[in-house]
Amino acid sequence: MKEEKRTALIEEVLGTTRNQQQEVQALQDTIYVLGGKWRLPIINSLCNGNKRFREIERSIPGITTRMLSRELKDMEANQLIKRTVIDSFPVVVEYTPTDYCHSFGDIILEMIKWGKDHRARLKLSKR
Amino acid sequence: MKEEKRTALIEEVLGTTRNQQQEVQALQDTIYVLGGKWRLPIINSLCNGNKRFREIERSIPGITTRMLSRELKDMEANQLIKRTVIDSFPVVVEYTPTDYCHSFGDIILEMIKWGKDHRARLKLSKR
DNA sequence: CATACTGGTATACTTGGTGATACTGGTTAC
DNA sequence: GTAACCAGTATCACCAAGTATACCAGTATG
Repeated sequence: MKEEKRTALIEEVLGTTRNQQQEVQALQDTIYVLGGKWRLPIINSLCNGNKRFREIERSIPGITTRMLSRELKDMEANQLIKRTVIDSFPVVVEYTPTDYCHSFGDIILEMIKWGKDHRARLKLSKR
Repeated sequence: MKEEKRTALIEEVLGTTRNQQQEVQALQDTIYVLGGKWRLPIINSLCNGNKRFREIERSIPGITTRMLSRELKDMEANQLIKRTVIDSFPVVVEYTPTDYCHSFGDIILEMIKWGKDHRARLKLSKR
């Protein structure tokens, strides 16, 4: 028996492999749910208190009306946000994050942190 | 002057808006660097100690040889990983993460956590 | 000898995410 | 009255990301 295969067997028996598989699964699930360029920025914007369509749109550089519309619809269908039509005059539409949506908070925080560090690194290396 | 515009102006003067803009920037930067389905799973696999091409391939469900090959090349060009050819007999190729690569650790951790919670939630709601 | 492994490359194909642009019907500010 | 705002929808088209499949030369296993 080859050394590699023995190692593999031992790992399987001890459960290391299974844990790893579980983690890759979890990671891929999350990536799937967060798929695309716009999900996280939209969630972030909502969590920052933006509620109105154009308000959200303005808060995300590069997004088009079309993409925002599509994503919001999709996210509403997936219980990530709530769409409320306020029967005032004129009618106002508000989007609010659900609790489920807030559960992405830590991921977003870490990604913002990474992005900021990244910028800092680039500035340093330019000097 | 409309109430909304006043609020916007006040926010801009006080800096809230600028901070938000900075954060969206950072977030979008990170999303860009991590772009695609495979980056994070590959980084995760490498950080878990997988070094060999087929080893990494096996550790990521669904990835094809082609995508792995492309991503590894790209990541090497971007200093995320190091490719080492070990001059043994037969020749062996090893991929190892750089420090830079390790800086994604926290993001990955949070995403794995989310994915696991997500599965747990689904199981609960099925009962 | 056959089979399966290693570290990939080559070719052909598809698809959906995204961009660009325009439009609607109503409201409000100047 | 006209210009700009609101909350979107419609249509067209592109292309990078991804899939599928086969292939290579070499090595180890039984």
